[in-house]
Order: sequence, then structure tokens, then C-alpha cells
Amino acid sequence: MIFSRKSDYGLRALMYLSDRRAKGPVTLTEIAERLMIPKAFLSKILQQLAKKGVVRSLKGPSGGFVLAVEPAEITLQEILTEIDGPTRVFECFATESDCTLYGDCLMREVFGEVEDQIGKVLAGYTLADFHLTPRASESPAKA
Amino acid sequence: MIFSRKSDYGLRALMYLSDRRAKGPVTLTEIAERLMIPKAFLSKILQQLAKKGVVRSLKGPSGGFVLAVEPAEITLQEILTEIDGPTRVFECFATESDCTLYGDCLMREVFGEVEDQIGKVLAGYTLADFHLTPRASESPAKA
DNA sequence: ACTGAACAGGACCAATTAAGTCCGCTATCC
DNA sequence: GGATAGCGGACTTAATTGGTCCTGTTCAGT
Repeated sequence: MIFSRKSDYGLRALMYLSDRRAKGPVTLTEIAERLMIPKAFLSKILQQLAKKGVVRSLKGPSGGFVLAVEPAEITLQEILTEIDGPTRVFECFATESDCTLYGDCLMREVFGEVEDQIGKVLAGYTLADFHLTPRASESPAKA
Repeated sequence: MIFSRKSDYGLRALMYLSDRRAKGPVTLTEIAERLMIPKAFLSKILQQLAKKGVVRSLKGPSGGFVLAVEPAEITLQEILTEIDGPTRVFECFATESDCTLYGDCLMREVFGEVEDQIGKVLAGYTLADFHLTPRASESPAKA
């Protein structure tokens, strides 16, 4: 699996915050309950995202988390990288000296290409493309 | 990591067999030693590839493994799939009922796209593209 | 100032998967 | 029939992921 459960949780939490970013801070407890994510675990994920500046956390009563970026300004690639770290496609186990490949390592080339393609797809979407709930701003009559 | 160490071992073993497929069966011991792969572990991998018909195994003295396909006829995608199983990019952890996504699941779409792109890259290479050693048939004067 | 709501962060534990080993069995060549 | 080589199942170990717990610290409201 390329993307972990952590990414799934984190991404959904960001969608939740994105949907409610007009309404002030949302508590960890609320997000965890609504999205059915283990609270303590989600706490770690949001802490991590807070350090990276994706969300802002406010302590004390009436505190919680708010999205710190414009949903349309952060790509899926950025989000997943910030949660899971860079997508590693293949790691060469051989050391320089015992790599028996002929000439330039074609493997590196191939897997570099794979990484690029993955990145390209993920960079094509932003948080604004994802919603957990219908947007209040969207005309319901259009259904 | 998308691709496991098992894939690395298996792929390199296939390159080895590809390079020497004119010279008859190669023993597990030879491959393991040359490529510095734990023998018992490589055995499992080659067994697996034998079941899939990628290599053929011959028991008894003067036995060993031979490549059972034309190197140019098997893609990197096929090889990696046969060793590691299909590349799973993302697994939705929510059940149908608790998936809170709005409308059609955009996630599925995105990650399907990612899988397609990975497949496209890997399908563009065959075993014939990879070599552990210089090909004898290739003019050395060209260097 | 005190209280209680809320996040922070380190240490810890559990579950899963990946990686690797062991050993008796079977086929094959000479 | 003995030596050689792969087969295959059970097992162990190591690494990673997923998750918990507990003790802070910050801060709004009184």
C-alpha cells in the first residue's frame, strides 16, 4: 500500500476542516467522533499537520483546529507528503560496490519515472476538490 | 515502499537468468551467491515464479532454473505483479454505510488514476531492457 | 488566581506485514 | 541407490504501522 491509514485519516480530517472553515475552530473530539477515527491517533496526525502549517491549533476552551491554508492552494500531493513523507517507490538494496547492474542503473530511471507520474496525478487535485458533506453554498435546487 | 525487497531479489534473479539463458539451468546456489540474496528466501521467490510459468525449474543433478519466457515478451509490470501481487495504492477503510464522502468517491477516481499511470510506466519496459552484465552480442568497440 | 477545556508530546504497547529460516520430502541423474 | 537440486509447509524474527496512555501546558471564563 502506498498510502497509509494515517493518510486516510489525515486527509478526511482536512476535508472536514475545509468544509467548516468558516465556523471557527473544531475540536479534536468532534472530528474524531464524526469521522470515526481513534482520537489519540488523530491527535498525532493533526499535531504533525500543525507543525507543517497546514492547520492551526488553538488551546484552551473554545479552542480546536482550523485549516491554515486555502483549500484550493494545497494539493493532494502536498497533503500526502506531509502526512506520510515522500512516496518511496523502490529502494535499492545494493551498495555502490555490490550493485551488479550493467552501466547506468536503469532501475533508478524507471522508478524515478513512476514517482514522477504519481506526483503528477496527485498534484492535479487540491483539497478544494474534496468534500465530506454537500457544500452549504451549493444550490440544492440543482439536484 | 511500493515494491518490496522480494521484488528486488526476484527481478535481479530474472535478469541473471535472462543474461545466461543460453547456458542451461542455473542453480539456486549460484544465483543466491552471485547476487547476494539469502538462499532460502530466493528459493521461495523462484518457486513462486515457477508456478506462474515465468521460470522453469529442473530437479536433480545438473538441474536449476531457466527462464521460461522471452525476455522481450515479459514486462516489468507483469514481473512485479507476479512477485508482489497487484500494486495497491489506497484502500478505503470506511464501509459503504459510514463513508461520509459527498457523492461519488473522488478518492477512488484519483487513486485509480495513479494506478493506471504506474502500470503505464512499468508496462513500457521488458526484462530485455535490463542486464546485470554486458551482453556478449553487443559490440564492445562502440564504447 | 482558579478551574476546566483543549491541544502537546513523549513513552509505550499491539497488530500486521515483511523478511528470513528450517527441515523433511520428492524428483532426477548417474 | 546415492548424491544433487528444487518443493513446500511451518516456523521465527524484525520492521513498520497503528494505536494508547499519561503528564504536561495553554488559555477562556469566572
